[in-house]
Amino acid sequence: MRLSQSLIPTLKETPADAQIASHRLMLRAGLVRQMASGIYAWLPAGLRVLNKISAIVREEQAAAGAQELLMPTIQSADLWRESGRYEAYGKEMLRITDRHERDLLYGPTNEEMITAIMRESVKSYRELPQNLYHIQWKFRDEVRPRFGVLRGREFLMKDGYGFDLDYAGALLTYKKMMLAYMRTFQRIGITAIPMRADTGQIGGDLSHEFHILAPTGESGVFYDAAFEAGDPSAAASVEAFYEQMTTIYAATDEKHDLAAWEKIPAERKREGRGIEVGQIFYFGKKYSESMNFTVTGQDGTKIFPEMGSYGIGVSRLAGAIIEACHDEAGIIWPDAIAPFRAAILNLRQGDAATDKICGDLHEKLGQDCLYDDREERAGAKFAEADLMGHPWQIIAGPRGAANGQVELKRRATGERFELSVADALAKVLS
RNA sequence: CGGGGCGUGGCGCAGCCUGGUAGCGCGCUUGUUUUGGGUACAAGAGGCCCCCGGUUCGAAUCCGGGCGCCCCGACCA
Repeated sequence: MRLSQSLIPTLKETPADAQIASHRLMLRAGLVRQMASGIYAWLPAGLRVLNKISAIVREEQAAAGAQELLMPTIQSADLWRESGRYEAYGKEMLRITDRHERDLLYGPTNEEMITAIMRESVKSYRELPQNLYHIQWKFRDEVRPRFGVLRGREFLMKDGYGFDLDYAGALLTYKKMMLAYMRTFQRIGITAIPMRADTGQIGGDLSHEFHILAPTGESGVFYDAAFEAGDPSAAASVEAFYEQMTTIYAATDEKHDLAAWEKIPAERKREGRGIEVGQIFYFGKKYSESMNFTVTGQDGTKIFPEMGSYGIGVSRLAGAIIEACHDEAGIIWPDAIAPFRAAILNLRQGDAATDKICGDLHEKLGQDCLYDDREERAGAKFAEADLMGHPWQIIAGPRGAANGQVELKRRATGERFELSVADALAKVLS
């Protein structure tokens, strides 16, 4: 993409409304714009981040055997009356009335809907287990939206729902999802730690939250350094991985257990701040029973499937990653989810040799690079590239162009390399 | 939902107390200049001063009501 023709409205100054780093940087880097309290438009670069996160989520969900579907944002109140949550959910649910005075709502989650869909079509034990998810916008009318997309009212969430015939099956699904989640976060390029959690509004009795470590996180987290050694991509088996994840100590300040904490050797104790980016629940027959979803078992008896739900805050992750990955100059995107893998900085627009090098690079790198072809000074281009946080900056100017050299800068480390165009390209693509 | 604060060109702010020509910096446009870390100079464009009502000869400014947004707390992916 050519920056001169892109809607990436960066800001030199910080909007007064933005208090925390990720919010400031998302506005300054031209990723989002606020449209109302807790409601954001995702501009082209911001959307690219959401899409890259979503793509990784999809791959890992598929690998774990989950199927993607897409449910609507607007739901009928009747569904929620079945489970009893229409009354129970309270003011966080955005309630809407249509022209015929029918009660609708903008979905804050989809347990009722997915259960209704399954109830209609799945009749036999032979058709289970199944695990379904979608990536869809949710709305929760937070009393106090804040921190930009970290606590918006409208947010993009991956929410998945597991249906199993018995507890053992549901527990296995739960374990698979934990592994899939840890792999997802690992691929995104952040450290996430699963912690025992309360089940809150969704209900149920087994739940973990996934927190990523960031100094500005909302909750205090305590964990055993043994977590840092765990590599989900190398897990021997789902069971072994789950065993490992649930025996090592980790807790948020709310659930912190001093007695257990004291048993950890001092050199392995880690304390920090965390941002919750995902949560998984097992809640058994809560919805299958309240909504009367049964399948016929092998012996002809009715079985209420055992359920769980599995969420990842996709839009929140975008903000949370910035909280974890930035410096004074701007964002430092992990390679996997940067809006653009590389930026090409043309330091002398109009210089034939420089233009040629940049044009060729742009063509070879394709859509995943941003070509800064504006009539701007070098300093401005450097500053904006740092702000936007591209993992790589390919810096081309007349100085190096004369002998076919460019400078390659790694945003995360600040390292710079003087390389031939071909070598720079190879390094960026490796 | 309790407490606090703020709404003035795109962004950041001053002006309001003490009513009288709407201002500054950045950004934007044009020209010159500069050319590897947000260059300098010059000339421009751009405002229902959040909305409604009141007081007044006169309101960005004073008074009343509304709306919007932010921060702290309780609550939450």
